[in-house]
Amino acid sequence: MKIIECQGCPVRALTSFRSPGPELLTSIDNAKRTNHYKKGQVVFYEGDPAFGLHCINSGKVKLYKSTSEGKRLILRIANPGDQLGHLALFTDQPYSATGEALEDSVICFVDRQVLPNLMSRDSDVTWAIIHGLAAELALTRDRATVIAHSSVRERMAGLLLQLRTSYGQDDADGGVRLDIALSREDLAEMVGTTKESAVRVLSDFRQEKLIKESRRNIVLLSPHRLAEVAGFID
Amino acid sequence: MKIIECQGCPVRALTSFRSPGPELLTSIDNAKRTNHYKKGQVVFYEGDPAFGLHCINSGKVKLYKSTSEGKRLILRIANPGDQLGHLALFTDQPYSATGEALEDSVICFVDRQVLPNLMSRDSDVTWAIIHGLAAELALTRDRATVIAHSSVRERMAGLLLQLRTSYGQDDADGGVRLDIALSREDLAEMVGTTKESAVRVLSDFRQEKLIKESRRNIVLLSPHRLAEVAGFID
DNA sequence: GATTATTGTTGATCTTCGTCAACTATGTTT
DNA sequence: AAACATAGTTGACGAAGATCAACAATAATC
Repeated sequence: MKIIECQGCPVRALTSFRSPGPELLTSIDNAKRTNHYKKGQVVFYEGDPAFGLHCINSGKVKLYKSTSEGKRLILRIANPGDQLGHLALFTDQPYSATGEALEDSVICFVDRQVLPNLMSRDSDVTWAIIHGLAAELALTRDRATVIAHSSVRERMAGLLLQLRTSYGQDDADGGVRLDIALSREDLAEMVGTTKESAVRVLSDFRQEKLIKESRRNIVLLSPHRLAEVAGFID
Repeated sequence: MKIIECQGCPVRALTSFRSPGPELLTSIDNAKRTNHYKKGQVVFYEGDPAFGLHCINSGKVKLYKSTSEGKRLILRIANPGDQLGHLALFTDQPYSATGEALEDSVICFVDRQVLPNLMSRDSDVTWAIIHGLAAELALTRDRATVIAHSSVRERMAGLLLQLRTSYGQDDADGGVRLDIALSREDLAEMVGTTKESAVRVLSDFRQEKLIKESRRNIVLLSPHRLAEVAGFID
């Protein structure tokens, strides 16, 4: 199976490998495999040992933790250019979460061996990694606080607005279409509730004309009012 | 006011400044102030711009986020040797949480200016920082998951066990004393609930002989049964 | 197109928790 | 010691949400 070379990779500019020159990029290529995953396939399992970095070329991966009773919290959705596995590598622990393809995806796997050399020879790589970890920590702290103290209704409104920044497409009739296919269960797991509660809240939103649905997408009809519901305003 | 010099600092071995030599340590000293805080004093406020790193010499600092309605989630308790502020510095954002002295504390403030030089001249500093960020991210992900899907009772049992690893002192009569003074409100904010619920759960634990209280400390009478309550066993 | 999975929806019910309010205990201050 | 503040406790109540169960709608498969 042929690998996708870093050199011409269109999403490399979004990764922590944006700065290295041709020589270092080749060293990455030599420690790399390119894998194809179908929707629903697991890229790595929580608890498994980590041997490298997963670099998303195309598709989307949901990253989640499971409790002993099988309840899940989706920590984030990784998009093309996002990298997964830093945390396990730098703490020398097994994966702390499971990565599962949300759509058919192409993902490069880079052996951890190359990282120390890469980081010592190009400090921009190091900075990008630090920045990424810090930013994700900030977001995760926020999520924990919100989950602890806001209602499902508020959290769901907040989630929709957050999805807007990554997947929002201006729609014909003034709304904003969320260009990502998420099941009710996915949405539930993103706000930390059950499928049923997610259904009910979204059904409320629909009745209140805050959203509508077309095909497999949610369309935000009034981001402003959603922001009020989320508690971002007032 | 005299500063505490890094050279002889007894807690430096616990910080990300454990590896630098005398020369670099002096450069830190030159960008440093040593501050004294009384219990309850705020070291930095969520939302304020960050100009450097807070390095705890003695005492304890609780780090928390507040919601718009004034509810708090204590993210962690920082002990001597812990450093606060990395996140704000590396994301170039204001503080994402408030730091408040839980006891009278001595805390050195290091200007951010020295960090780039320090990190480029001693890669161990960089690694220590990365490791610290990754470890905290792992913990925070876990907290978010637990808050989303476990009951207050389970979370409180888990918290007590977690406190044991940092503050547990074997007690005369076979119990484990938690050598830290936390109010009901603190405990509540650590598990993400209200003072009243925390009181009730702890009162249950007392009746079930899982804990007892002596002076301002909680004593764990049966860590094993607490682990069952927390869902760590079974 | 019929059959079978999967996903979405709704209702009924029960548990957990947050909220409000009163009250007690324990220190602190003057 | 009296007065006051702070922290802890308990009860009553209601709202939010989890759970269980049945069923509808949609998609996938043969």
